[in-house]
Amino acid sequence: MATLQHRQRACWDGVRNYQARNFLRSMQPGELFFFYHSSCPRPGIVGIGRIVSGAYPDPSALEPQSPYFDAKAGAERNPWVAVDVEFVEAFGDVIELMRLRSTPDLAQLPLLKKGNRLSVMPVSAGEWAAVLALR
DNA sequence: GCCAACGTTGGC
DNA sequence: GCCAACGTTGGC
Repeated sequence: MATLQHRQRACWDGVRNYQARNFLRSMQPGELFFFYHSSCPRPGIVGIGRIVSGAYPDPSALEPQSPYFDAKAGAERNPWVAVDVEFVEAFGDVIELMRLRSTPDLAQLPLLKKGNRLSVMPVSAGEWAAVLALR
């Protein structure tokens, strides 16, 4: 997020899960998304971004030096996609995972379900509003 | 197509 | 670093 904010625009690449890939592929230019930070001291939603391109083949899958390299992908057959995104808003404070969990309107959010492994998921209009209300 | 083993993810 | 959970892989 900090990098995205500084650069304003970034390529969202490296998604290597088919279900998450499908959600990424369904995103349309202009759509907003929440930016969730995981695997850090305070996991939670840190801000908002906007999709600025349709999905296109993820070039990092073809780069041997990339951590996202996929030996099974090729230029002709690359199963992975990336989208371009831009910075919209950084929240004043992280909306922490525990706070998300304690919000009844978010109970159905896949993120909060036991054993969730999805890194990209849809957010309903009601869930979107519920998160914004926590800012 | 089943299913066990393995690898990865993410919270704690 | 541990562990729960689940996706992926590969043998059959």
